[in-house]
Amino acid sequence: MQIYNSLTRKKEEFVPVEAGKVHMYVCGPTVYNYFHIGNARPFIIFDVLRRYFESRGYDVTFVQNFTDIDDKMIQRANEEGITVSQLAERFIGEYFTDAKAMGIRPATVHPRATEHIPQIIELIQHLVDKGLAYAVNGDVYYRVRAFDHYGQLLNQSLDDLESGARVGVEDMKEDPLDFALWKAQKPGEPAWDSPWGKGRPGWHIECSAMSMAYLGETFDIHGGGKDLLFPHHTNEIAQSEGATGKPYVHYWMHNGFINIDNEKMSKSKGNFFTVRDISKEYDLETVRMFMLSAHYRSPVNFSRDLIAQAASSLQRLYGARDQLMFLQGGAADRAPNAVEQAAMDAGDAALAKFNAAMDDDLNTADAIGAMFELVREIFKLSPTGVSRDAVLHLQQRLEQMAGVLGLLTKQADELPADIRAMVDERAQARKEKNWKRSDELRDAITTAGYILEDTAAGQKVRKREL
RNA sequence: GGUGCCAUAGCCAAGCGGUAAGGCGAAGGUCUGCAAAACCUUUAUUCCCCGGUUCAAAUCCGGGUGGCACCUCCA
Repeated sequence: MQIYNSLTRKKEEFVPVEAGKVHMYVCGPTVYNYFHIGNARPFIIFDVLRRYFESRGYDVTFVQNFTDIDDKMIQRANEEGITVSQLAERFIGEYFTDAKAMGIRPATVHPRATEHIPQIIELIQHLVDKGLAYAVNGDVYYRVRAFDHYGQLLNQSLDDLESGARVGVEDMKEDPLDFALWKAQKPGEPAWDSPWGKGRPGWHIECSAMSMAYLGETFDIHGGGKDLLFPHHTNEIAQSEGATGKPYVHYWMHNGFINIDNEKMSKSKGNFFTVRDISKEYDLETVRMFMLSAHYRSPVNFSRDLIAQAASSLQRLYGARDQLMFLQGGAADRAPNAVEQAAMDAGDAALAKFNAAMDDDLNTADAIGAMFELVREIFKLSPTGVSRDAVLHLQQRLEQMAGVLGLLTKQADELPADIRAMVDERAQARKEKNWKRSDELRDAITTAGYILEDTAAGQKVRKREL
């Protein structure tokens, strides 16, 4: 598999540290609010990456943190009149609600910063001991100039960074670029004991401490949004490699932004949509479909119209899934004929194309194209008397692709009795050519959230998923 | 000032040197009591513009034009 590595700015062949295993870390949310659609992109992308590795037989350890202590957490908790940990508890719960609705599986581990204070302190102490960090008045800063290749991820020299750096108010720092590893307690803030007095960890250090705690000092993949390149990931490298003297991460992956009207969506601009808001209007699987329909490194615009397009596309996928179940009902236990064999071969070709696309730096857009090529073969099969082997063959391919992308997650349940009764009554009405009654029943069934279609083999009913 | 990214049909979007995937939408046809779904056909002789390299360029190089991002909390 080829992966675009932000560190080298090239696609590279993926070679795991440990054969057969993948260790990956993705920066999770700061749990002070519902997460927005921009946050959702990396969650979905890396969930797909994880699923793909698993489908290729890798044993994946996937770590995604919760940042549960920082300025925004403290501010929000104060506004709400609750403790920081109560706030965290609430929005961690909300994270899982939204994530589940988007088909994002829980990570192997979801570590929280506040539960790893000893590891964080140990790491900071190590940096201080090595002369890479220094304490001032209860704060501890990283001495950026003491680390050889600071800024490699950004492709910027220290001096270039310096010229762009804002003149800090924190003049206790030796250099404007130095960043906080530990912040001394201010009145009313939660704090933990440390060798430098009471305080709390800075943002960057938690990811270094927690990733290495669960994945080792050198691991395979670290992901996040492009805006994390600097300073967050740049600082993580400085902290981790400064402490261990070893390479921290082999492959850095960064997803592009979600834009609104071609402008970056961000908390500071206020032009963002939370996933929770969108869920009131659209099924969140549609959002997943939307995200995967473009390459993860490209910027994508978000709009109602685009979500609607994604919904239509997904509908076709569900139609194919349901068609396969329908075909099974009328399938024959015989060997595939020439036409069916051709469809099976085309299905295999589509799967091969799908895997090749995923192997090419997780090209989900191309992979979805392959999936639709399979869909076309499914719909071309004769509605009745088709070879069961052929149906099962295509079904297996579809399920495999859908499983990797995390799509088609809605179950097709048994029809409720009242719907069943209407369908049966309509069959009778149609037999009697009572079109009026027949149409009334179809309308009622539609209103109840089901899609009824007349086919050569009789009525076909399925739940409207989206 | 420094560092990058992007420009493909009405919309979205692959493509990474060998003669334009796929989806949405639209039009016509088939099937149907009607509808829906599906199937068939049509919808980019051309990939922002100008040069260059090559037998061959949407793809590589140079120069424009237009848009975006990072260097500051942010996925």
